[in-house]
Amino acid sequence: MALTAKGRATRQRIIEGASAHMRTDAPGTVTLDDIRASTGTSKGQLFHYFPGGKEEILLAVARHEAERVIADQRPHIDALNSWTAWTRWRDAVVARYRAHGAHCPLGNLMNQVGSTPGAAEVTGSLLDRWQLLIRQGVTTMQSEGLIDSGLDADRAAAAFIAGIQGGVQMLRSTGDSTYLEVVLDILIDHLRGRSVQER
Amino acid sequence: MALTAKGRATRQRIIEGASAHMRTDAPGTVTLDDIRASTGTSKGQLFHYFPGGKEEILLAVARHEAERVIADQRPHIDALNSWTAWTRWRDAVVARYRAHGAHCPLGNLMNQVGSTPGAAEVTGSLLDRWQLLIRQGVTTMQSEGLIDSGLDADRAAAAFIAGIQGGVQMLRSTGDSTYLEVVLDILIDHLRGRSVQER
DNA sequence: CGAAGGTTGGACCGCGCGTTCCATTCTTGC
DNA sequence: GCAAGAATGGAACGCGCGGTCCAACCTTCG
Repeated sequence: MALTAKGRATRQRIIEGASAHMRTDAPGTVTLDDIRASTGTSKGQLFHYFPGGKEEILLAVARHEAERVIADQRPHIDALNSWTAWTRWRDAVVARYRAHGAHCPLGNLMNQVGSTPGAAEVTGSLLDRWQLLIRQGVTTMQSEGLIDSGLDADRAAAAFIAGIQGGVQMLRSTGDSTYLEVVLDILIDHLRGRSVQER
Repeated sequence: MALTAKGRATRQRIIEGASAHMRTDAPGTVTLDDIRASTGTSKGQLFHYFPGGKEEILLAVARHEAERVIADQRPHIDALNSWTAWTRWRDAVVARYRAHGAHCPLGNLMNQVGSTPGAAEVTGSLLDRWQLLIRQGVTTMQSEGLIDSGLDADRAAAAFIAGIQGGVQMLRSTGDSTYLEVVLDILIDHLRGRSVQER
């Protein structure tokens, strides 16, 4: 008997409560007392369910957030098989990050965890999955003859990842979503094989 | 008599010593003792020259680093008036960040200062100057007929900023500079008005 | 029903680190 | 050369916060 139903529920409450706290107006640097307060738990429970302490909690929350990053792009990112699908996906990404405004929960978390192996694993895994989905969209378009088959799908997907990361970062620091929109538009037009102006 | 020559030298030593420390293998989160140790000063001096304490020091160092960001792109970024100039600039940017590897001193600093007004001022001012320089490069090329005059220089410059930020972030978290290279190549090709493959 | 063990609450500890303070030594201007 | 004030060193403080511990509950199962 290592974890009863009640225990599992509490553990989940901690993760989701902390996750919700990250969307608050002032997440800044989170303390265990913040988490305790926003989840209605005690220090004892925090360490009972996460023996690894703060880092283990933050990583669990980060994994939870990473799931949402991909989930929020569904269903569009799973079927990038037409130009309208790409546009809708672009809009979903922009909308997602505009909604969060200056708060990128995952970004905040990763800042606090620092550069531990666990942190690298979480970001790495997310970015890999993300890039793979985009890459699949590109190859799908290629197999249907909608994108020049000479285009390097890996490089294109890498550029999207970089562009999105940078666009979001600019949104975080300036509050302006234009950067994200512009870079996505240009990258999609690059897939189309022609410049924005010739649209 | 508010600051003698000796005093000015010490103040400068603090900034440059701390700046050097940020390029060390393990900057992580910097403490005042780190700065004290790597600058050969005492706590007294730190607060004597920076009454605002840690934040004031970090902001001064950040301003110092921000200067270097632009300086490291010189002279290329000042004369983006031919395609070879753009290529050389691209190479300079890639080389600069590859040299720093996973350590982006400025990024590290800004993480630690958090989101104070002073921090926003430093990043905002740097990004504005940076974007302006790129924008000037675009308009220069346009006035010489090397870039389609219908292209929106502001949007193009914004995309470069976002792309660079994202590329650097990917370099920081994966150690791979490909992201930065790819996104810069695509954006420059976008300026050329044709896709990479047709090169 | 009663023991075993999971669950909960909160008092307590220790330490890292920013900050303060003051005594001592150097500089400068008259 | 002598005050006034800047520069320097370092001891001491305080507190925020991660982590520990244990006593008191609740749940399960023989």
